[in-house]
Amino acid sequence: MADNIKPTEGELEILNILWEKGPSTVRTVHEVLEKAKGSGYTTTLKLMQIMHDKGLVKRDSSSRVHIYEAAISKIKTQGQILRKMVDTVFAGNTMQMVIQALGNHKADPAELEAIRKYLDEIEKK
Amino acid sequence: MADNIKPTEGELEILNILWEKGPSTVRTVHEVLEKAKGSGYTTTLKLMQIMHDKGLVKRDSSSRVHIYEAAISKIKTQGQILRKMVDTVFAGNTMQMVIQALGNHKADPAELEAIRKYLDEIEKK
DNA sequence: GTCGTTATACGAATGATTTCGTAAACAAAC
DNA sequence: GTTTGTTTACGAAATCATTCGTATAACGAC
Repeated sequence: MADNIKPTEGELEILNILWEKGPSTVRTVHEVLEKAKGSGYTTTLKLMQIMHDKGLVKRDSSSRVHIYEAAISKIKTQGQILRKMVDTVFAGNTMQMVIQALGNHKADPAELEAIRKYLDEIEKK
Repeated sequence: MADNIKPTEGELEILNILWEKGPSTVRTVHEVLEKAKGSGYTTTLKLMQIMHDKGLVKRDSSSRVHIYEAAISKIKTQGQILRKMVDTVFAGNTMQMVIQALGNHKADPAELEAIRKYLDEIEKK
Protein backbone atom coordinates (compact mmCIF):
# COMPACT_ATOMS: atom_id res chain seq x y z
CA MET A 1 0.00 0.00 0.00
CA ALA A 2 3.03 2.24 -0.11
CA ASP A 3 1.62 3.75 -3.26
CA ASN A 4 2.66 6.97 -4.79
CA ILE A 5 -0.80 8.38 -4.71
CA LYS A 6 -1.10 11.51 -6.71
CA PRO A 7 -4.68 12.45 -7.41
CA THR A 8 -5.13 15.28 -9.85
CA GLU A 9 -7.05 18.41 -8.98
CA GLY A 10 -10.28 17.02 -10.33
CA GLU A 11 -9.79 13.66 -8.74
CA LEU A 12 -9.26 15.30 -5.41
CA GLU A 13 -12.54 17.15 -5.67
CA ILE A 14 -14.30 13.84 -6.17
CA LEU A 15 -12.40 12.18 -3.35
CA ASN A 16 -13.47 14.98 -1.05
CA ILE A 17 -17.08 14.38 -1.93
CA LEU A 18 -16.75 10.64 -1.42
CA TRP A 19 -14.97 11.13 1.90
CA GLU A 20 -17.71 13.40 3.07
CA LYS A 21 -20.74 11.52 1.78
CA GLY A 22 -19.46 7.98 1.86
CA PRO A 23 -20.25 5.52 -0.96
CA SER A 24 -22.13 7.37 -3.67
CA THR A 25 -23.40 7.10 -7.20
CA VAL A 26 -21.99 9.07 -10.06
CA ARG A 27 -25.13 11.14 -10.05
CA THR A 28 -24.72 12.17 -6.45
CA VAL A 29 -21.14 13.23 -7.03
CA HIS A 30 -22.06 14.96 -10.24
CA GLU A 31 -24.74 17.03 -8.57
CA VAL A 32 -22.23 18.48 -6.13
CA LEU A 33 -19.74 19.17 -8.89
CA GLU A 34 -22.34 20.70 -11.14
CA LYS A 35 -23.26 23.23 -8.50
CA ALA A 36 -19.63 23.92 -7.72
CA LYS A 37 -18.38 24.33 -11.25
CA GLY A 38 -21.01 23.41 -13.78
CA SER A 39 -19.30 20.41 -15.31
CA GLY A 40 -21.27 17.83 -17.25
CA TYR A 41 -22.45 14.43 -16.14
CA THR A 42 -20.28 12.41 -18.49
CA THR A 43 -17.27 14.41 -17.43
CA THR A 44 -17.76 13.33 -13.84
CA LEU A 45 -18.45 9.77 -14.91
CA LYS A 46 -15.33 9.57 -17.01
CA LEU A 47 -13.19 10.95 -14.22
CA MET A 48 -14.58 8.43 -11.78
CA GLN A 49 -13.96 5.60 -14.24
CA ILE A 50 -10.38 6.74 -14.62
CA MET A 51 -10.06 6.88 -10.85
CA HIS A 52 -11.33 3.33 -10.72
CA ASP A 53 -8.72 2.25 -13.24
CA LYS A 54 -6.06 3.89 -11.11
CA GLY A 55 -7.36 2.28 -7.95
CA LEU A 56 -8.30 5.54 -6.28
CA VAL A 57 -11.89 4.38 -5.83
CA LYS A 58 -13.62 1.04 -5.44
CA ARG A 59 -16.99 0.36 -6.96
CA ASP A 60 -19.85 -2.01 -6.55
CA SER A 61 -21.20 -2.73 -10.01
CA SER A 62 -23.54 -5.51 -9.01
CA SER A 63 -26.54 -3.40 -9.82
CA ARG A 64 -27.07 -1.16 -12.79
CA VAL A 65 -26.29 1.92 -10.79
CA HIS A 66 -22.69 1.60 -9.70
CA ILE A 67 -21.75 2.68 -6.21
CA TYR A 68 -18.36 4.34 -5.85
CA GLU A 69 -16.32 4.57 -2.69
CA ALA A 70 -12.95 6.12 -1.93
CA ALA A 71 -10.26 3.45 -1.92
CA ILE A 72 -7.60 5.55 -0.22
CA SER A 73 -7.80 7.03 3.23
CA LYS A 74 -8.38 10.69 3.72
CA ILE A 75 -5.75 11.13 6.41
CA LYS A 76 -3.13 9.26 4.48
CA THR A 77 -3.80 11.17 1.29
CA GLN A 78 -3.80 14.51 3.05
CA GLY A 79 -0.54 13.59 4.73
CA GLN A 80 1.08 12.62 1.48
CA ILE A 81 0.05 15.77 -0.34
CA LEU A 82 1.01 17.88 2.63
CA ARG A 83 4.46 16.35 2.88
CA LYS A 84 5.10 16.82 -0.79
CA MET A 85 3.95 20.42 -0.64
CA VAL A 86 6.26 21.14 2.26
CA ASP A 87 9.13 19.58 0.34
CA THR A 88 8.62 21.40 -2.92
CA VAL A 89 7.34 24.75 -1.69
CA PHE A 90 8.99 25.12 1.70
CA ALA A 91 12.18 23.15 1.05
CA GLY A 92 11.12 20.58 3.64
CA ASN A 93 10.83 23.12 6.44
CA THR A 94 7.64 22.12 8.20
CA MET A 95 7.96 24.70 10.93
CA GLN A 96 8.26 27.56 8.51
CA MET A 97 5.16 26.32 6.77
CA VAL A 98 3.23 26.08 10.01
CA ILE A 99 4.24 29.55 11.07
CA GLN A 100 3.15 30.96 7.77
CA ALA A 101 -0.13 29.08 7.86
CA LEU A 102 -0.85 30.48 11.31
CA GLY A 103 0.08 33.93 10.13
CA ASN A 104 -2.25 33.90 7.15
CA HIS A 105 -5.12 32.46 9.06
CA LYS A 106 -6.92 34.56 11.62
CA ALA A 107 -7.13 32.04 14.39
CA ASP A 108 -9.55 32.54 17.21
CA PRO A 109 -8.51 31.93 20.84
CA ALA A 110 -10.09 28.50 20.95
CA GLU A 111 -8.06 27.36 18.01
CA LEU A 112 -4.87 28.73 19.50
CA GLU A 113 -5.67 26.89 22.69
CA ALA A 114 -6.22 23.68 20.77
CA ILE A 115 -2.79 23.96 19.24
CA ARG A 116 -1.18 24.66 22.60
CA LYS A 117 -2.79 21.53 24.00
CA TYR A 118 -1.54 19.59 21.06
CA LEU A 119 1.98 20.90 21.52
CA ASP A 120 1.85 19.79 25.15
CA GLU A 121 0.86 16.32 24.06
CA ILE A 122 3.70 16.06 21.62
CA GLU A 123 6.13 17.21 24.24
CA LYS A 124 4.99 14.66 26.80
CA LYS A 125 5.88 11.76 24.60
CA MET B 1 -0.89 42.31 -8.45
CA ALA B 2 -3.70 40.14 -7.17
CA ASP B 3 -2.68 37.58 -9.72
CA ASN B 4 -3.74 34.02 -9.78
CA ILE B 5 -0.22 32.75 -9.70
CA LYS B 6 -0.04 29.08 -10.31
CA PRO B 7 3.45 27.92 -11.15
CA THR B 8 3.67 24.35 -12.35
CA GLU B 9 5.89 21.78 -10.69
CA GLY B 10 8.77 22.54 -13.00
CA GLU B 11 8.34 26.27 -12.75
CA LEU B 12 8.44 26.03 -9.00
CA GLU B 13 11.76 24.22 -9.11
CA ILE B 14 13.19 27.05 -11.11
CA LEU B 15 11.68 29.70 -8.86
CA ASN B 16 13.25 27.98 -5.86
CA ILE B 17 16.62 28.17 -7.52
CA LEU B 18 16.16 31.82 -8.42
CA TRP B 19 14.98 32.67 -4.92
CA GLU B 20 18.01 31.00 -3.44
CA LYS B 21 20.66 32.22 -5.84
CA GLY B 22 19.21 35.53 -6.89
CA PRO B 23 19.37 36.71 -10.51
CA SER B 24 20.91 33.96 -12.60
CA THR B 25 21.58 32.85 -16.13
CA VAL B 26 19.85 29.94 -17.77
CA ARG B 27 23.08 28.02 -17.50
CA THR B 28 23.30 28.43 -13.77
CA VAL B 29 19.75 27.26 -13.30
CA HIS B 30 20.25 24.44 -15.74
CA GLU B 31 23.28 23.13 -13.91
CA VAL B 32 21.30 22.74 -10.71
CA LEU B 33 18.45 21.06 -12.54
CA GLU B 34 20.73 18.78 -14.47
CA LYS B 35 22.22 17.43 -11.28
CA ALA B 36 18.82 17.11 -9.69
CA LYS B 37 17.03 15.39 -12.55
CA GLY B 38 19.16 15.26 -15.64
CA SER B 39 17.06 17.47 -17.85
CA GLY B 40 18.52 19.12 -20.94
CA TYR B 41 19.66 22.69 -21.40
CA THR B 42 17.03 23.69 -23.92
CA THR B 43 14.36 22.24 -21.69
CA THR B 44 15.34 24.59 -18.90
CA LEU B 45 15.65 27.47 -21.33
CA LYS B 46 12.21 26.87 -22.78
CA LEU B 47 10.65 26.66 -19.36
CA MET B 48 12.24 29.92 -18.32
CA GLN B 49 11.06 31.58 -21.51
CA ILE B 50 7.54 30.40 -20.80
CA MET B 51 7.83 31.72 -17.29
CA HIS B 52 8.88 35.04 -18.72
CA ASP B 53 5.82 35.07 -20.97
CA LYS B 54 3.66 34.36 -17.95
CA GLY B 55 5.35 37.07 -15.92
CA LEU B 56 6.76 34.71 -13.33
CA VAL B 57 10.28 35.95 -13.98
CA LYS B 58 11.84 39.16 -15.18
CA ARG B 59 14.87 39.20 -17.38
CA ASP B 60 17.61 41.53 -18.39
CA SER B 61 18.37 40.87 -22.04
CA SER B 62 20.66 43.80 -22.57
CA SER B 63 23.64 41.54 -23.00
CA ARG B 64 23.86 38.34 -24.95
CA VAL B 65 23.55 36.24 -21.84
CA HIS B 66 20.16 36.99 -20.36
CA ILE B 67 19.84 37.32 -16.62
CA TYR B 68 16.66 35.95 -15.10
CA GLU B 69 15.16 36.95 -11.80
CA ALA B 70 12.07 35.83 -9.95
CA ALA B 71 9.25 38.32 -10.51
CA ILE B 72 7.03 37.07 -7.71
CA SER B 73 7.90 37.00 -4.07
CA LYS B 74 8.73 33.81 -2.32
CA ILE B 75 6.55 34.47 0.71
CA LYS B 76 3.59 35.52 -1.35
CA THR B 77 3.85 32.53 -3.63
CA GLN B 78 4.23 30.13 -0.75
CA GLY B 79 1.24 31.69 0.93
CA GLN B 80 -0.90 31.37 -2.17
CA ILE B 81 -0.03 27.75 -2.77
CA LEU B 82 -0.50 26.99 0.88
CA ARG B 83 -3.92 28.57 1.01
CA LYS B 84 -5.06 26.74 -2.05
CA MET B 85 -3.80 23.48 -0.66
CA VAL B 86 -5.66 24.02 2.58
CA ASP B 87 -8.80 24.77 0.63
CA THR B 88 -8.72 21.80 -1.70
CA VAL B 89 -7.15 19.18 0.52
CA PHE B 90 -8.31 20.20 3.99
CA ALA B 91 -11.61 21.83 3.07
CA GLY B 92 -10.30 25.17 4.27
CA ASN B 93 -9.54 23.94 7.76
CA THR B 94 -6.17 25.47 8.51
CA MET B 95 -6.04 24.19 12.04
CA GLN B 96 -6.58 20.61 11.03
CA MET B 97 -3.78 20.96 8.53
CA VAL B 98 -1.43 22.44 11.11
CA ILE B 99 -2.18 19.70 13.59
CA GLN B 100 -1.52 17.07 11.00
CA ALA B 101 1.69 18.72 9.90
CA LEU B 102 2.91 18.82 13.47
CA GLY B 103 1.93 15.21 13.92
CA ASN B 104 3.83 13.98 10.89
CA HIS B 105 6.88 16.00 11.68
CA LYS B 106 9.06 15.04 14.61
CA ALA B 107 9.53 18.46 16.10
CA ASP B 108 12.31 19.10 18.56
CA PRO B 109 11.72 21.15 21.73
CA ALA B 110 13.22 24.29 20.25
CA GLU B 111 10.78 24.19 17.37
CA LEU B 112 7.86 23.65 19.71
CA GLU B 113 9.02 26.58 21.75
CA ALA B 114 9.22 28.75 18.66
CA ILE B 115 5.64 27.96 17.82
CA ARG B 116 4.49 28.73 21.36
CA LYS B 117 6.16 32.09 21.16
CA TYR B 118 4.50 32.72 17.88
CA LEU B 119 1.11 31.81 19.28
CA ASP B 120 1.67 34.28 22.10
CA GLU B 121 2.42 36.99 19.60
CA ILE B 122 -0.71 36.31 17.62
CA GLU B 123 -2.76 36.40 20.78
CA LYS B 124 -1.38 39.72 21.91
CA LYS B 125 -2.67 41.51 18.86
C1' DG C 1 37.77 37.07 -41.96
C1' DT C 2 36.74 31.76 -40.46
C1' DC C 3 35.97 28.25 -36.95
C1' DG C 4 34.29 26.49 -32.88
C1' DT C 5 31.60 27.45 -28.83
C1' DT C 6 27.74 29.14 -26.38
C1' DA C 7 23.50 31.55 -26.34
C1' DT C 8 18.60 32.24 -27.54
C1' DA C 9 14.46 31.27 -30.53
C1' DC C 10 11.22 28.39 -32.56
C1' DG C 11 8.47 24.59 -33.39
C1' DA C 12 6.99 20.19 -32.69
C1' DA C 13 6.39 15.61 -30.28
C1' DT C 14 4.87 13.49 -26.17
C1' DG C 15 2.06 12.60 -22.36
C1' DA C 16 -1.30 13.77 -18.93
C1' DT C 17 -5.69 15.96 -17.62
C1' DT C 18 -10.08 17.55 -18.52
C1' DT C 19 -14.04 17.72 -21.18
C1' DC C 20 -17.83 16.12 -23.76
C1' DG C 21 -20.47 13.86 -27.79
C1' DT C 22 -22.41 9.73 -29.01
C1' DA C 23 -23.60 4.93 -28.55
C1' DA C 24 -25.24 1.04 -26.13
C1' DA C 25 -27.55 -1.20 -22.21
C1' DC C 26 -31.19 -1.26 -19.27
C1' DA C 27 -35.45 -0.35 -16.76
C1' DA C 28 -39.82 1.74 -16.05
C1' DA C 29 -44.04 3.66 -18.02
C1' DC C 30 -47.21 3.53 -21.24
C1' DG D 1 -43.57 -4.17 -27.39
C1' DT D 2 -42.49 0.67 -28.01
C1' DT D 3 -41.10 4.87 -26.07
C1' DT D 4 -38.68 7.55 -22.72
C1' DG D 5 -35.26 8.49 -19.50
C1' DT D 6 -31.22 7.13 -16.94
C1' DT D 7 -26.93 4.87 -16.77
C1' DT D 8 -22.44 3.19 -18.25
C1' DA D 9 -18.95 2.72 -22.05
C1' DC D 10 -16.10 4.39 -25.55
C1' DG D 11 -13.49 7.48 -28.03
C1' DA D 12 -11.89 11.68 -29.37
C1' DA D 13 -11.02 16.76 -28.95
C1' DA D 14 -8.93 20.52 -26.36
C1' DT D 15 -5.73 22.14 -23.24
C1' DC D 16 -1.61 22.18 -20.72
C1' DA D 17 3.04 20.75 -19.17
C1' DT D 18 7.26 18.86 -20.35
C1' DT D 19 10.84 17.72 -23.33
C1' DC D 20 13.98 18.19 -26.97
C1' DG D 21 15.81 18.80 -31.97
C1' DT D 22 17.16 22.14 -34.95
C1' DA D 23 17.98 26.84 -36.49
C1' DT D 24 19.92 31.18 -35.83
C1' DA D 25 22.71 34.73 -33.73
C1' DA D 26 26.68 36.39 -31.20
C1' DC D 27 31.13 36.10 -29.30
C1' DG D 28 36.16 34.96 -28.85
C1' DA D 29 40.39 32.79 -30.59
C1' DC D 30 43.05 32.28 -34.22
